[in-house]
Formats: sequence, C-alpha cells, structure tokens
Amino acid sequence: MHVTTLCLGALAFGDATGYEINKMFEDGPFSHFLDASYGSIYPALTRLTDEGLVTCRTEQQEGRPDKKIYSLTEKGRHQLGDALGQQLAPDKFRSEFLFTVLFAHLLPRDRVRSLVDQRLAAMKEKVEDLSQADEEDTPGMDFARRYGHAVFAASIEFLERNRHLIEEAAIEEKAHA
Amino acid sequence: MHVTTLCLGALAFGDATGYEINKMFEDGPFSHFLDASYGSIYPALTRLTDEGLVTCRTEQQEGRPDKKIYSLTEKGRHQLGDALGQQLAPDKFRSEFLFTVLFAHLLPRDRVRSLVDQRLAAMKEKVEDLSQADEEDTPGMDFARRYGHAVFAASIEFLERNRHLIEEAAIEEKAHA
DNA sequence: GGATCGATATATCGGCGCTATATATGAGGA
DNA sequence: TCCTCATATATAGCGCCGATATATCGATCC
Repeated sequence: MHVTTLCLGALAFGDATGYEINKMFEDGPFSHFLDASYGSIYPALTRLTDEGLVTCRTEQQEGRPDKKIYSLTEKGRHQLGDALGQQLAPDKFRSEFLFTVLFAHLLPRDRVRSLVDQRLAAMKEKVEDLSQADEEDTPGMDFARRYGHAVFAASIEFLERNRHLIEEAAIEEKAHA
Repeated sequence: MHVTTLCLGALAFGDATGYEINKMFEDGPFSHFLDASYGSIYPALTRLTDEGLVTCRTEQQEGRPDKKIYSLTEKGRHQLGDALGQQLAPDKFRSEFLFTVLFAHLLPRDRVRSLVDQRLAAMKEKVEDLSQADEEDTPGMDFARRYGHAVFAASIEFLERNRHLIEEAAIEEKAHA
C-alpha cells in the first residue's frame, strides 16, 4: 500500500493540507501503526491531483506559505474503496531493541538494563496515550486504540517479568575507577 | 540502523553467504522483527568487504554460482559493538490491517469478517512457530521468541474478544442474487 | 517420462520513500 | 534578546524493496 493510498485514507476523514496529513502520521490517528513523511506526502498529493483523485484549492495566508487544501473526489473515494478490498500486506514490525537483545550475552549488564528501562518508560507513555477514548473517533479508531493498548500492556508485562533472562546473560563488569 | 549493521550482526552468529543471511531475515532468527532483501544485502556485503569489516572466501560449486562465504573481521566485530552501544531507533510497526479497520464503517460486513479471520489464522500460525524453544538459541534469541509469543497471544485474545466492535460497525449488505 | 515447481546462489535496475535541509514568520519562554 | 517551537511547502540525496535475470538440481505430479 503506497503513500498515495494512505493520503486518500487521510482525506476520507475530511479536507486537509499536506502539513495536517503529516501530523496524522506523527501524532494523529495513524501514528501508532503507519509512517509517512513530507518527502513522500507532498509528491503523493501532486500525483493524486494529476490523476484527478483529489482536488486542491489554495487559501492565502500572511507570513506563511499559502495553504493548499486537498479534497477527495468521487473517483478518489472509489479508488480508496478498491484498495481496501485488495489483499492486504501482513503487518511489519521492526525492532532494533530486539536485534540488540540478540547479543545480550556480548553486552555489559548496565547497557542491557538501561535499554530495558528506556523501553519500559517509552511503552508506559504509549499505554497512557492510548487509554483515553475520544468521542469523535470512528469505531475503527476506537478499535485500533484499544488494540494498541492491549499489545503495549502485554509487552510491558512481559518485559517486567522476563527482563532477568537477558540481564543475567549479559556481561557483569567490575566497577571501573 | 543500516543493513550493513544488520549483516554484521548476522555474521556474528557465524560465517554465512548472502543467500543464508537473506534466509535469516525471511525464516530465521530475525524474521519476526527485521527486514532486509537481496537488493540491499548483496551491496551491503560488498561495501563491508571494501571497508575491511568482513572478509570473503569463494567456494567452488557445480551447477550453482560459486558460494561467497563472508566472515566477520576483528574490526567488524568492534564496529558491531559500537552500533549496539548507540541510541537505538524506537520500534516501528506498520499495519495495513489497522489502517483498513479505520474505515470499517464504510466496508461491507463480510469483508471485515474475512479480514479478521485471515488475521487470526496468520497470528495463530506465528504463535505456534514461536512456541518451540531451540537448545542452540542464545539467551537473547530465546527472549525475543518468548516476547513475540506473548505479543501475538495478546493480539489474538484481543481480536477474539473485540472483533464484534468493528463487525457491528460495518455495513450489512443484503444477500445479492 | 516429461513438465513444473521450489530451493540453491548471485546480482542489478527502477522507483518509492525517509532524512535532512531550505525558506519564512509569529508566538512564547529563557 | 535569543532561541525554540509551530505553521507551511518543497526538493535533493541516498538507502532499500520488489521485480527480474540467470542457471541447475531434486522432488512432485500427471
């Protein structure tokens, strides 16, 4: 699924600028399970306009570049429906933490401990984030939020119960002067 | 973390060919939380050789291209250690399933149901995969396997308990002639 | 027996997308 | 006063995935 399709999805929630779409990936409803950045969003919006899947109206602003507000066309809405009907790619998960943990037996114990601590802190923050429902959310958004909550909660519980496994495997270093 | 670093990591478990390294990402110990493909692995190995981080010996074969077996050098081992000491990128998770689910209220109920069924089947297979320990695994590999198991088990439980949320939101279609 | 398919093994091309950067300004904190 | 952050668009460079090319062997299938 290309960034163009993701942009169509973003616009299905209402008209938006490239800047606002970027925020949906950074902070917004997509942030926990999708990625896209300016370098792909702006070219995608241009391509979509060329293909008639979105339209663009410009709003003058002072001090800032003019806002370009994009809207889904009927053709674009249809195209999104098509994409959602196709075979979906399986989930992808990338973790440098787990890669690093593979070499726990080669790392100093302090390093492993700090890695786990950092990770626990980050995940607890995410769980906190995902705890509060929003009245305006679609059923799908609510579902995705709960899903994330469940997975992060399980991760935290696992980490707290099993961190000793890698910490014991790590290299104990003598206190250095 | 670049593919070059991941290759160094792969070779830390023993000498290997590009083909074998690829398998580590496809089926092997890395498959659940990392991605890399021929298009990046082969060039990476060439670069690593140029920089003296790995060495390469060629083994003649009949019928197939000659095997190029790569080994980590001392310099390469050191470089890997460095990378593992740097600040790690946070986990990334990409799910077209969750993206699609955001639009559950716009999709036919059959589609949503089939999506959930497919996903449950795939995840149950993964849990099965991750159930069996391997004597030869490093402590880190064992930890990563258990971690994956815990997360997938939690996902399955969540999906089974909450699938009704999106299925009820979906569009009920009349039986078509 | 012949055909097809999957595994073994290396390698490159095209194009997509991330990272960093450029540009410009107003608001708020140090 | 200065710096950082938010707003807003845009591009260049480069890393990486997906598809493709090439070649052979063993297994399965009809």
